[in-house]
Amino acid sequence: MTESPVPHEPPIYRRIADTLRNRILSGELRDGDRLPGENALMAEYGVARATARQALAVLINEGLAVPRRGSGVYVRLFRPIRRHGSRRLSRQQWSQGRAIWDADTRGRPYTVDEIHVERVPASEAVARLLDTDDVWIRRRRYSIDKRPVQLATSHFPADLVEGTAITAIDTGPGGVYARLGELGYSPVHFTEEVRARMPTPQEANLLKLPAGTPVIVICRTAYTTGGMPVELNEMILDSASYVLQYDFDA
Amino acid sequence: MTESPVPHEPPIYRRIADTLRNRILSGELRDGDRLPGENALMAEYGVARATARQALAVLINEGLAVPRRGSGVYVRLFRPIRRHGSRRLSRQQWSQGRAIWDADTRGRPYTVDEIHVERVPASEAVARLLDTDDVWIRRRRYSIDKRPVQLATSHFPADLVEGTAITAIDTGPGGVYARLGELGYSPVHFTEEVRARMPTPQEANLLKLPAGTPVIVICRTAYTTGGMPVELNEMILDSASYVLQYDFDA
DNA sequence: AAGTGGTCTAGACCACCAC
DNA sequence: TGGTGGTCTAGACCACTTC
Repeated sequence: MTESPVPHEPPIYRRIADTLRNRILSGELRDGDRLPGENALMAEYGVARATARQALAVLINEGLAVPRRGSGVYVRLFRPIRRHGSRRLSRQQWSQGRAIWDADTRGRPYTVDEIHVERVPASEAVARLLDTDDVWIRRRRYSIDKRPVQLATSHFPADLVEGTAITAIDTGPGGVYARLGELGYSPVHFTEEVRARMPTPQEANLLKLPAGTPVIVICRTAYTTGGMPVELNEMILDSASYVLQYDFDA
Repeated sequence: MTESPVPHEPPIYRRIADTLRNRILSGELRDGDRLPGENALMAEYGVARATARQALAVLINEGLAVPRRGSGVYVRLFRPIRRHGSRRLSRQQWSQGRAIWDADTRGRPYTVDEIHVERVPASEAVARLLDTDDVWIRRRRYSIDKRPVQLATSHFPADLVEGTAITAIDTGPGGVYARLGELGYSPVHFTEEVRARMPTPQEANLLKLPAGTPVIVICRTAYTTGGMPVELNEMILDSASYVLQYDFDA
C-alpha cells in the first residue's frame, strides 16, 4: 500500500498487444511475417505463459494475426474481391447466359460446391417477405483460388418455381434469373440489406475463417416490374475477402 | 484424471460454449438474460476457472454475450438502425415496409460530438482519389439515445474549400453539401465502398464497443456532374447498430 | 527431436457491483 | 460483505509443424 502507481494503467497483456499492434500497423511487421511466439514473449517481458497467450489472443481476435499450429503466429493478409452492387445485376448480364458471379471475379477462376436444393417450409421472416408458406431453397458455396469466400442461400416461392429447372441442381444457361424470366417474372429491381457480425461456428467452418474475422451478411430481394418479390438471397461473405461497391445518384 | 481423449472430440470449453450458444439461439436465453457465471460453470461441469472463462470468452468474441464487471455475463441485444444508401425515385414503389431485419429507430434524434476540423496533408490514397496534396478534414461522432453509433471523417480538397464555412465548426444551413453547391460543385453522384473488420482499440473506445463487435467501414466518394470528386467520407459504424439498405434496378 | 500453439489445472489478488 | 468478472502465476500434457 505504499503507492498506487498510475490510476488506470493498462494490464500487461494489453501493453504487449499494443506494442505488437504498433509493429504491425507501422509496417515493421508485414503480411505473413511471424510474430514473437509465446516463449519469446515470456522471455522478453518476464510473464507467464497465459499472459503471453492472452496478448496474442488480442491480436488474433482483432483479425490482425493468425495462429498456425506448431509453427507460430503470423501477420494476416487482406486481399479483397470487389463486388459491385448495381453494375453486376444489369439485365444484359444474365440475359446473355452469363452468370452474375462472373462480374466479380475478373477472370479469376471460381468454383461452386456444397450445393443443396430442397423444398422446405418458409421461416417466419421469409414467409412474410415472399408471401408464401413453402420455398425452394438453393444453397451453395463459392470459392476463389480454392479458398471459400461466400455462402449463399436463395429462396423462391414454391408455387412459382415448382417443376422448373430452378428446382434442379443445374439451372441451365443464364441461371435462375433467366428461368424466372421465362416464367414471366423477370427481376428488374433489387433491394440489398447489408449487415456485419461475427460468424457462427458453422459459418466459420464452411468459410474456413480464422478467429477475428467478421462476416458480411447481404440479404437481397429481387422484384418483378409488378413489385412482386420473387427471390430472397442471403449471402454470407468472408469480410477479409470482400469490398462491396454501390453507385447511385443524388 | 481426465478420460482418455476421444479422437475429434471438441475440447471442453468448446462444448460448454456450444451448449450456451444453443440456449441463446433457441430463445431459452433472451436479450439481456444473465448467463451462468464462471463459478456456476466450474461447478456444473467440474472444470477449472480458466476453462469456464474460456468458454464464456468464445461467446463474448462471437458478439453473443457481454460481460458486466461485478455482475455477470449477459445475452447481447441487436437493435439496428436502417441506413438507406440509394434513395431512388422508385423507392416508394418498392419499399413497402418489407424488410428482413426490422429497424425501429426511425425518427429518433441523434447527437454529434467529438468534432474536429483541421487542414492536413492528404494520405497517399486520399491524395490519389481527390487529386490534391492537402485536405480539410471534418471528424465527428454520432450518437443515438446517448449511444455512440458512428464515427465519420470527411475529406475535402484544401484548395477548393479554403476560406469557406466548410473549414468552420458550424457549416451553416444545409451543411457541407449546400456549401459545395454554392461553390458550383454540387455532388450528384456517389460511390460507396463497404467493408467489415474488427475495430481498432481507438475505434472500440470511441464507439464503446464490447468485444466481438465488428465495425462496418463505408468509404463514400461524392462526384460533381463533371465527374470531379469533391468529398471523401469515411464512416465507421457499430455493426450491432446498423443495417444498410441499397436499392437499384437491373 | 525440438519448438510451437492448444488445452487444462489450481491456485492468487484485484476492482467492481449488488445487497 | 459476498459474488462477479479481470488479471496473473506456475506448472502440466497434448498435437502438430519443422527440421
